[in-house]
Amino acid sequence: MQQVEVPEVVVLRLPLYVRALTQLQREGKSVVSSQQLGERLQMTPAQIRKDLSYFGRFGKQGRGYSIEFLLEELRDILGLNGEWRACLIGVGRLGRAIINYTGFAPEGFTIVAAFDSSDYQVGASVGDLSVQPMSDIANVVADLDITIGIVAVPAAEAQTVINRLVEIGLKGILNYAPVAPYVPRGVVVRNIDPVLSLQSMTFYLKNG
Amino acid sequence: MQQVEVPEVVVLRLPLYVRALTQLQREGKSVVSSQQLGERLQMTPAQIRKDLSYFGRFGKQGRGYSIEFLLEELRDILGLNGEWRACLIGVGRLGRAIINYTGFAPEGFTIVAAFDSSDYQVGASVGDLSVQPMSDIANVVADLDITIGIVAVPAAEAQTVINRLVEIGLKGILNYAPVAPYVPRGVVVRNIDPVLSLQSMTFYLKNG
DNA sequence: CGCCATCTGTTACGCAGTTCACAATTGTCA
DNA sequence: TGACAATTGTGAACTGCGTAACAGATGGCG
Repeated sequence: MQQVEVPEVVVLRLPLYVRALTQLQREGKSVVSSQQLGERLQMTPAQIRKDLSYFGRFGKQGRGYSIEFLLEELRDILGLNGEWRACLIGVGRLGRAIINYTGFAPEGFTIVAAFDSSDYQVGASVGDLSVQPMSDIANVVADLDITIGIVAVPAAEAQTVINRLVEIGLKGILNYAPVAPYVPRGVVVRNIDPVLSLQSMTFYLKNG
Repeated sequence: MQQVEVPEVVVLRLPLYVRALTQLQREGKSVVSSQQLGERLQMTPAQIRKDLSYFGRFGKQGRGYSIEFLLEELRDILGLNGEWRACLIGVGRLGRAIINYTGFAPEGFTIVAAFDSSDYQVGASVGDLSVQPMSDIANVVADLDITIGIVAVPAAEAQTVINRLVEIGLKGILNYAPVAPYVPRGVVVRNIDPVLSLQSMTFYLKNG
């Protein structure tokens, strides 16, 4: 294992395992089998075992997996033990909601700076951050050791902003703008796009 | 075609085509080839042609696709020509942000009611809606012809709320709570979960 | 009017990811 | 201690999606 490249679909599932295991732990359990985990997550035990086998041998035959141990391993594999520092670009309605969202911090993701290109927004207070001009972003990102950019600008500006983020060396981008941005190899983009989700949902609502 | 079940991955891509075609149309183009569309969307022309062929023969050999025609067909296939009425459950910070999000309405998705189980919230004004008690949801959904439920309650309550939504007959659920809910066959769920996105992103930031 | 360049729709192929199935290991209980 | 029940890890088989390739259609142009 780990000789072969890990498929991206597998990586996408790991956080689901982390979440389920965390919940099991809170319920006081200490061991879980791939069978039980599969029931929670609606997937086959074989898939869980196969996924985990890309990274090592974490279970015990006849017993299952130690929740505490597996959780620690997975968090380590995903890099969830440190703190990740992010900046937000675009402090319109959506951007403000993202800054005030309380779900990031407990998972180790902290938004430590906010930017906007509009003079009108620069200087404003959002949450406990003061909005800074885009022209300062390179320095701020370097100074504050920021590695992730969260994009909440209008669709028309998104690609330009993302180009700039790539240029100043950010390697991870969480994009809320309704576009499928182009980024060079080596940069990881995740798109949050509820409208796309709804538009594929309606296919099934209309038919089946 | 359409004898064979359409793969879900294909359905997930259709809204991307709609978006790209809409943009091309705004740019004044009237015809596009799978080649050109593929360049925009970073996919192979073959995949686009294959996807479309599940639904019909929309192109002209030697020419390409009429943007106007293809757009109309795709919007029809996805059911995007009518208006879809949704209700929101949970009017905390996140829920309020969702109601105020301006990206839904232009695409034909309208939030026409808001619910919360807390007496503290019921009666409050959010956007131009008045928050209603969960106990009224069955009647309101029926009266207003609502087909989609948008869930923005805390993780611990999400499954209970979703069970209730299924019970009263909603067939589409857009879930913002950080859980992977169980729903019976025939109900379509889409999860919006930025934390999961970040947690899989960090795998590549840490390694790659 | 016929040739050529273009581009679709579809069939065939290949590969990646999922599931299967079983040998190997572990703990339990009589 | 020995037999058994549980469960992992993994090679092999299978499945389904993506890509390639080509026959057939279309319009342009000399």
